[in-house]
Amino acid sequence: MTSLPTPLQATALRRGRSRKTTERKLDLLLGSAAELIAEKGFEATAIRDVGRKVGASLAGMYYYFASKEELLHQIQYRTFASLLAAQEKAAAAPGSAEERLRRLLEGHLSFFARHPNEMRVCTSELRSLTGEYYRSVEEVRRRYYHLMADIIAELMSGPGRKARESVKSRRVTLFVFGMLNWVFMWHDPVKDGPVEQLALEMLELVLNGIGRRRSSR
Amino acid sequence: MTSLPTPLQATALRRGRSRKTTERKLDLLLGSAAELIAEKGFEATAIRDVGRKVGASLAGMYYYFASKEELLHQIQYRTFASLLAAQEKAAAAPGSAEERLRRLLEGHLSFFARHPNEMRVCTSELRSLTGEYYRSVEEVRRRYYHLMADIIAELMSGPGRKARESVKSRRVTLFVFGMLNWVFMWHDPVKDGPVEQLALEMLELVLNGIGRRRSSR
Amino acid sequence: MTSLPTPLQATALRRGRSRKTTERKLDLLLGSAAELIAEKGFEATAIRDVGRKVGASLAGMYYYFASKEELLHQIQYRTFASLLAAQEKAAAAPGSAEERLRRLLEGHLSFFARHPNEMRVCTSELRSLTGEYYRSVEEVRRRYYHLMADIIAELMSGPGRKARESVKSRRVTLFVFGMLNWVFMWHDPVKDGPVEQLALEMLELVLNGIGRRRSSR
Amino acid sequence: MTSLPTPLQATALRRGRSRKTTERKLDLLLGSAAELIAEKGFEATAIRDVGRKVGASLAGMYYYFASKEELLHQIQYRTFASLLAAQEKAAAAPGSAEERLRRLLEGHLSFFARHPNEMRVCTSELRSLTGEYYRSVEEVRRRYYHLMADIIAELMSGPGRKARESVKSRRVTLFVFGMLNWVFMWHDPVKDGPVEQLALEMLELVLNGIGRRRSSR
DNA sequence: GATGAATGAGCTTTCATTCAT
DNA sequence: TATGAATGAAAGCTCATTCAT
Repeated sequence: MTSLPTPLQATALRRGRSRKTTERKLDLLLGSAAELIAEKGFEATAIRDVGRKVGASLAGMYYYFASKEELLHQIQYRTFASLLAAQEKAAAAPGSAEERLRRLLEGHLSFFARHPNEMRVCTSELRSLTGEYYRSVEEVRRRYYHLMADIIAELMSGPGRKARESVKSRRVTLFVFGMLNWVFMWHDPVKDGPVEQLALEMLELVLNGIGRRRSSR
Repeated sequence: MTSLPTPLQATALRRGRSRKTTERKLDLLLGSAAELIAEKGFEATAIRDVGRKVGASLAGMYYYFASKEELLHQIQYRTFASLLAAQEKAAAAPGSAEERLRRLLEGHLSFFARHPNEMRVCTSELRSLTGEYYRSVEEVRRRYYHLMADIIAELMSGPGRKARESVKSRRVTLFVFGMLNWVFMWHDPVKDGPVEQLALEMLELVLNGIGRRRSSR
Repeated sequence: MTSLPTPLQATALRRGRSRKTTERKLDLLLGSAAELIAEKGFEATAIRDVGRKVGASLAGMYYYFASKEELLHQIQYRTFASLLAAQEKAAAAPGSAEERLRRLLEGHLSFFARHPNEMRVCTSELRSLTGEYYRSVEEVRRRYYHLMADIIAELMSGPGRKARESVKSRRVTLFVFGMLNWVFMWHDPVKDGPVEQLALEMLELVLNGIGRRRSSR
Repeated sequence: MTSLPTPLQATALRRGRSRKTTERKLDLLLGSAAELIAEKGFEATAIRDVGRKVGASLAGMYYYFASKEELLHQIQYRTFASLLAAQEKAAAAPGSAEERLRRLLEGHLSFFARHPNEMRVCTSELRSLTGEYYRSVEEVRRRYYHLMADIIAELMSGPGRKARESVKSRRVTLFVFGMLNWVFMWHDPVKDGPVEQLALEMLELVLNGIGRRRSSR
């Protein structure tokens, strides 16, 4: 999930040289932080603890971030940017609206399966970000929302009709995100099996739900 | 939403004297606390701030609860117990499975509309509870889950067949809770209108989704 | 040097009741802080050290001040307000301009002799204050400056002429403050004796210096 | 103000190589440091900030001095040594005592006008030096004090009499230093004009003050 | 000559909690 | 019932300094 360089990249990268090593460490660090934050929450997680976990000193952590909030932002921004990039590709690939929706659902769930901690942090700790940190993440979220909303609007506007978001399609979209984002509250890889199956069931519920009969698999 | 007395009732009540006045103040206090916690999160909310909000001193707060965690527990337990009681009544009232599901969805959403802060706290801060505090809330949640799961299983098992939870009905139930619990992330009373309509749309999606054709309103 | 209540009074007083005890402790605390700050500078003085000195815990200190800067402000504001009040009285009492100047010089030096630490802090750490903290102290200083400047202008404008600050009298005033404020860099009560004598010598230098012959004592 | 080599010369010079370039950079560095320290105080100034200001890395700064205290010492020692050298020349040049005093006052003020930051640091941060660092600067200061004290004693002991420091002349000397050192608290080149005029006014005050009539300019 | 990376020590501030009254 | 006073523990952050390169 190594991210694209952006104007909001981590302090460590802004510092300059030696991308390779620094970035590896940065990734380790963000991953460990995500794990702790996913478990105990952002406020309850001390930078000290993250440091301990990666074998770095407290002060050493601050070589990589300007503040605790920047750390949280890095996790959220990188995660969402990475998810968005993957999903934009999935949505752009050819196929029927049904097929594209299936790809989005599966893409989301499999991304979650690969990065559960990061996704948990994104879902639970958006409010812990403020100012520009908040805004920049919010923007990525909005783009992701529209990716999903457009396909659902297309499905609901019926064949031949112009796709446009309606009050109803907006809600269905939000229902879908609800289902997706709640998954991390209950999903157990052992008990629930691979996420592809989950995606199909969700797809079926939605397609039938909005009256687009879906030939069952 | 004044709660039933339980072995886990508030410190203030356990203390004994003059129920009436104490309880009024306790309600005010829990309501204000819920508002702050909903806004800033449990960890980020200081008891001092709750005190300031209700015009009590910091030390004075400790007359009403033994610890910050107990305060959180009171909010969650009372809220969930109150919601559960109402929903159990709704589920027990006569009517078809479809009708009972409708009542549950509407009941949940209208409860949320009346107690948004408390519900937010319940959804976001379950993990902040530990030990017996956690367990007792978890138990109420479980009972609530089964209330919903049973009706959905009944709907999915087909007429005449014995209702029993299957892998599939379990997931549909969790999808439904996802939709319900995500609502507070986006619902705007002004923009989205009364929750009854929302409940109907969700009901339609689910009934169609699981293949129970629903005569549209 | 217990101060007049003002809109800028200490956190502890703002808290309300029990003035007597609180104020005694507050005085002790400000005195001890002034001693440490005078010795090591504001930045180099840790709140911990002040606490240790008065037998209070670090956290206990924050019951009395909202911040380290407020502590510094209290010292400076109280000291200057107290000095100003005394000097305004000295300047208002009847007597020739020479006599009033003598009283001001002696008043300043004897105030310094009684509160050397506080005065040192005022002279050396004005720049450590910011915003409103700075402004409010600056205002008192300005009033004190004018008290001195007016008398010196009166002396320099000659008998019968209207007293008004000129470029020259402004400089003489600043020279006088230079002499006064530098005193704490070298004054040794043992070696230099009581400050009354010092005041007389400074007075003589100034009066002769500006051409107002002074009948020597 | 490039300094004489002394046993206390900067780390960088002690290191040996290529004097010229190193010294240029050292001067830049000390100048920038003086500016920051004059503005915010020694404790409040971080080496990092000095580095940033001159475009050097934090670690790079430590090539030029062994510790933060050495940096401060370099500023103070070089400044004072340079001032002392100039003033010793001024005092040694032929002329009446009045004339030599005039040269000292003007020399001091014009040195201040050329190096305001350095002089501010010398006046405000002497106490931040310890041990040998303190001692060595103190010694230069003492020599400077005596330069001034001797002339003033000469003026006060009357013609024909042996010049010797008396209690009175000591105080006048200290008054003079007070006036001189306070100047940086208020002097504004625009408002107050060139320092030569200032020196003359101070000279007049002092000469008249001690009873040495001075033919006004 | 110079720097990227790292850290120990220390700082200000906050906070849940206690207790005498 | 309620609060003023106080504190232990911990948090985020900064900084002078070091060292391998």
